[in-house]
Amino acid sequence: MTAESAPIPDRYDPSAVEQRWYPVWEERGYFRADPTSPGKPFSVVIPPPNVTGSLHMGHALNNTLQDVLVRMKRMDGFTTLWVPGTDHAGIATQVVLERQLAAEGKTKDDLGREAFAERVWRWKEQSGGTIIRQLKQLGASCDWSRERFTMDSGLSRAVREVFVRLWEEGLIYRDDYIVNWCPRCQTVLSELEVEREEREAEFVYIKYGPLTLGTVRPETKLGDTGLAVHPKDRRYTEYVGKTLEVPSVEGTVTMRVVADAAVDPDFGTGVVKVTPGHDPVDFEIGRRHDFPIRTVIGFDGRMTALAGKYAGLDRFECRRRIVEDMKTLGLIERIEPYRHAIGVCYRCKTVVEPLVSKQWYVQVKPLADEALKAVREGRIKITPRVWSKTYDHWMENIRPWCISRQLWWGHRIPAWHCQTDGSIHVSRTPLTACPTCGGPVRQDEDVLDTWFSSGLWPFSTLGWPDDTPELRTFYPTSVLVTAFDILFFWVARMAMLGLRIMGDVPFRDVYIHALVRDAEGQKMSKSKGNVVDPLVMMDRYGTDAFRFTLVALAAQGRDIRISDERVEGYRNFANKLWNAARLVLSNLDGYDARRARKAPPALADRWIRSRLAAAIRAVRENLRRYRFNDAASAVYQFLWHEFCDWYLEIAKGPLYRPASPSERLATQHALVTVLETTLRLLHPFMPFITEEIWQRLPGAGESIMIAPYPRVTRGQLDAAAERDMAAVMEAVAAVRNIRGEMRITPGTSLPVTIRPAPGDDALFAATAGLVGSLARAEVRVDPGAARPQNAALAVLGASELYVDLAGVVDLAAERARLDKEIRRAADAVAFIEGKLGRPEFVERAPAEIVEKERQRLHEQRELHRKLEASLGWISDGV
RNA sequence: GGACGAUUAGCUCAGUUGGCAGAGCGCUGGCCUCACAUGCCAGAGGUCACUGGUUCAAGUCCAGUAUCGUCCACCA
Repeated sequence: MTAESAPIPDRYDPSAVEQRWYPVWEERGYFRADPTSPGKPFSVVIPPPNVTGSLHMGHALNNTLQDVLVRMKRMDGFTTLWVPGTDHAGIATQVVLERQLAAEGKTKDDLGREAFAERVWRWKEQSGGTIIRQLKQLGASCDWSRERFTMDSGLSRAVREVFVRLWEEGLIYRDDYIVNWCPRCQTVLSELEVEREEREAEFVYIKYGPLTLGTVRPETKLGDTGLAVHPKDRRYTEYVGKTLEVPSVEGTVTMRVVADAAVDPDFGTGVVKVTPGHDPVDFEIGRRHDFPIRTVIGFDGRMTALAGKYAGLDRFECRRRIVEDMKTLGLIERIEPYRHAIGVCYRCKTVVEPLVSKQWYVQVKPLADEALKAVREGRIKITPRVWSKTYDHWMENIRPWCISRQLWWGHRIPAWHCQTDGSIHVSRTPLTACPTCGGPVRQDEDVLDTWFSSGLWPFSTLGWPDDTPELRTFYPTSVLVTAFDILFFWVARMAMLGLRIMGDVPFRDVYIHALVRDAEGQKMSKSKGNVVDPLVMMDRYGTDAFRFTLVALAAQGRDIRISDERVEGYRNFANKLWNAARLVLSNLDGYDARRARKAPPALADRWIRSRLAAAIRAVRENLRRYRFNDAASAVYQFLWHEFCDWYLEIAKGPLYRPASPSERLATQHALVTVLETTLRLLHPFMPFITEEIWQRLPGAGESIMIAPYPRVTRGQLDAAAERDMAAVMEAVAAVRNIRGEMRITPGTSLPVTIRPAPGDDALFAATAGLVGSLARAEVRVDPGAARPQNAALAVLGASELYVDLAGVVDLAAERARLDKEIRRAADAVAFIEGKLGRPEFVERAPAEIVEKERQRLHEQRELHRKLEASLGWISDGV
C-alpha cells in the first residue's frame, strides 16, 4: 500500500492512520509466527485477561510493554511469537453472572448447574471479543491465529493431564481442614483470595469461671471446646491440665485448660478460648490437644443446630444476641472498642468464615523448592531484582494450595466417587463405573481454582500435552511481563508447574512493572470513580501518544501516575515528528539516493548521524535491561531536541540556499536516512505514525514492521563531529543569550567577533558561517582580536566571543532604561521587605500570600542583580 | 509484628559503576522566523527528608531518626 502523495496536513490525525494500518499488518500475516523458520526464537505469552473483561489501564501498560519488546525483537530478526488469549476467571465471572441473575430476581440455583454454565458460556460468547478488539486497537501484535482460552478443549485436556499426574505422584490429596469460606459465593477461598480489611469491632471480655478472656467473636463461644494459655505464663500454671466447670449462656459447660505456645501471653488476658471449628489457630491447637470440633456456624453463615437456642440466626445477629444474654447473666466483665484486620472475600468483600470442610489440595512444598532454586540459580531472572526477595519469602513459607472451589464455572475436578464403596478415582477420561467394584460413580462437584489452569498457560497454549513444533521452538518463553499483584497467584504457580511438568522453567525473564494510578496517586477503582479509561485516552490523543506515555512513565519500581497533561505532551511529540517529516518530504525534489550517497557530508550531517547512533545504542541497551522509560527518553530527546531543534534548523540553509547542488544532496540524504532510521527505532513504541510516515519516504519497503531494527555499526560514532558541533552550539547559544538579555529583536543581525583559543582557529573559521546563520550574526574570526568597546562578552572555554552593540542598540537609552529598571527593582525589594518586616502583615496574611511575597522579593532581587550585570557587560566609554 | 519501597526544582518524577544535579509540565521574558503556537529562543527555580559515618570525592555506600506508602502475617 502506498499512501497518497496529496498535501500532508500540518496536524497529525491519529484515528485515520490507526484504522488504516492495523488491518494491513494483520492481513499480511506479520503477526504470525512460524515455528519452523530459522531465526532465533523470541516468545511471550500474554497474561490472559478475564474473558468477559474490558481493557483497563493495567492491561494497557502491560500489553504496551510486551508489544514494544515483541515488535523490537521481530524487527531484529527473531522468530517472534506473542500468544494471546483469555482466562475464564472462575469466581470473578461467576460473581458477575450471579449479579446479573440477581437483577432479574433469580439465583443460580433457580437455573441449576447446567443451565447456569450454559448461560455463562453465552455471556462469554457475547462479551468475550471485547478485550481482544481493544488489544488490537492498542496495536498489540499478537499472533491471533493462536488465540487461546483457558477452557478450550485443548487447555482443558492439559488441566486434566496435570491433575492426574500430580495425583499419581501423590502431590494432590484431599483433607479435612479449616478453610476460608465465603458464605455469599458459597465456596472455599485460597489464602491469597482472602483480603484484609480494617474494621471497628468490640473486644469482649468474658468470664470463664475463674478466668477471664477477651474475644472479638463471642458467637463462636458456642463452639468452644477448650481453653489455652501460654506454657510459660505463671499466672495460669495452676489451671493447666484442669477441667473447669464454667457457667455459660447454655448452662454450665466443662472446659479443659491446656498450655500451647501459639497463645500470646501479652495479648488480652493471656487466655484463649479454643474454637477448633471456626478459627485457624484454634484448629491447630485443637489438633495438638485433641479438642473436638464443634461447628456452630454453617456454610450459609447462619448458626447451626448445635448453637441451641441461637440456631438459625445470622452469625452477626447471633453475636449481638449472645452479648446481650451474657450481660444479663453477668458473664461480661467489660467491652473495649477494637480495631483489627478482618478477612474478606476478594471478589464480593463478604467477611469470610473459617470452617472445617473436605477440600482438594496440592502439596506444593517440593514444587516450591524447585521454583526457588530456579530463581537462585538465575535460570529465571526477575527484574527489578527487589521482587525476587518477595518471591523467595513467599516460596519459603508456602502452605498447601487449596485447589477445589464450590463453583459452577471452571474445570470440573476429574475425580469420581463410587456410590457403592466410597472410593475415589482420578481419571483423564470420564468414568461411568467404579474401576474397583463396578458400582455407579458420580463426578466430584467441585471445580478447580482458576489459577490452576492459568498456571499451565506457558505450555498449554503451545499445544501440551502433545509434542508440538511450537512447544519445541518456543518453550521456555523468553520473558513474562506482568504486574506484581499476581506474582504469587500466577507467576509463582507457573514457575512451580512449569518446572514440575515440563522439567524446565516457563520463562527466562520476568519483568515486573508497576501499577497505574490516577493523577493523585490513588489506586483506580470503580467505586472511587477515578478510573481513567484507556480507550478514551487513545481516542483523545491517539494510540501512539498514549502508548508512548505509558512507556515513558514505566520506570522500574515505582507506580505510574497518569494524567491528561502527560499524554498531551506526547501527543505533541507525535505532532512534532509529523511536522519534521513534512519538512523533509516537502524538500526532496531532485533527490536521488544513489547520487546523494557520493556527496560529501557536512559537519552537521556527520554530527546528526553520530547522535543517531548514540540514540540507537541507548535505546537497545535500555530495552535489553527493561529500562523502558530510559529507552523512550533516549529516542524522544534525540528526535525533538537534536534532530528537530538543531539539525532541521541547520538543514534549512543548504535546502533553501544551497552553496552547491552537492551540498543540497548531502543534506537531503542525511535528512532521509536519519529520519528513516529514527522511524524504525521508534516503531515499537509508536507503531502507527511511524508506518504512515515511513511509507511516504522514498525507497520505502513493504512495511516498517518487518524492516530491520537499527543497529550501530563501527564508524557511525563520530567523536570529531560531535566535538566540533558542541563548539558551534555553544557559540550560538552565547549569541542568543546576549540577544535576549539586551532585548534585541530576532530580526536584527549582530556583528560578532570570535577570538579563538590557540588551535581552534580552523574550527571556528570553518563554522563561522554556520554559527552566523543559526544566531543571525555576521561572524568574524580573528585570533588577534581585542574586545571592542561597547561589546558584550561571552567566554567559550579558552575562546572569547564579542557582540559589538554600538551600532545595534542605542547604548545611552539602553543604559538609562537599565538604570530605571534597577531603581524600580530596588524599590520593589524595599517595599516587599518592608511589608514582610511588619509583624502584623506576617501574622494576618494567609501563609500563601506571605510565601508569594517572599517569592516576589526573590524575583526582584534576581532582576536587580541581573540588570546590574547587564550594565557591566557594556564596556566603558558609553 | 515482619519485609520492602519512597522522600531530589512549584507539581509529577528520572538519576545505572560514588565523579560537574536532570526531564516533562508549570513559571518569567521575547518571538505567529516560509515543518510544527500541539511551536521557537532565552531564562529563573535545588540545604537531594534529617543526624552521624566511610571516602580525595556521597543524591548514590554504611548506621540511625522522621514521615508517607505497599506487601506479607493465625495476637483471639
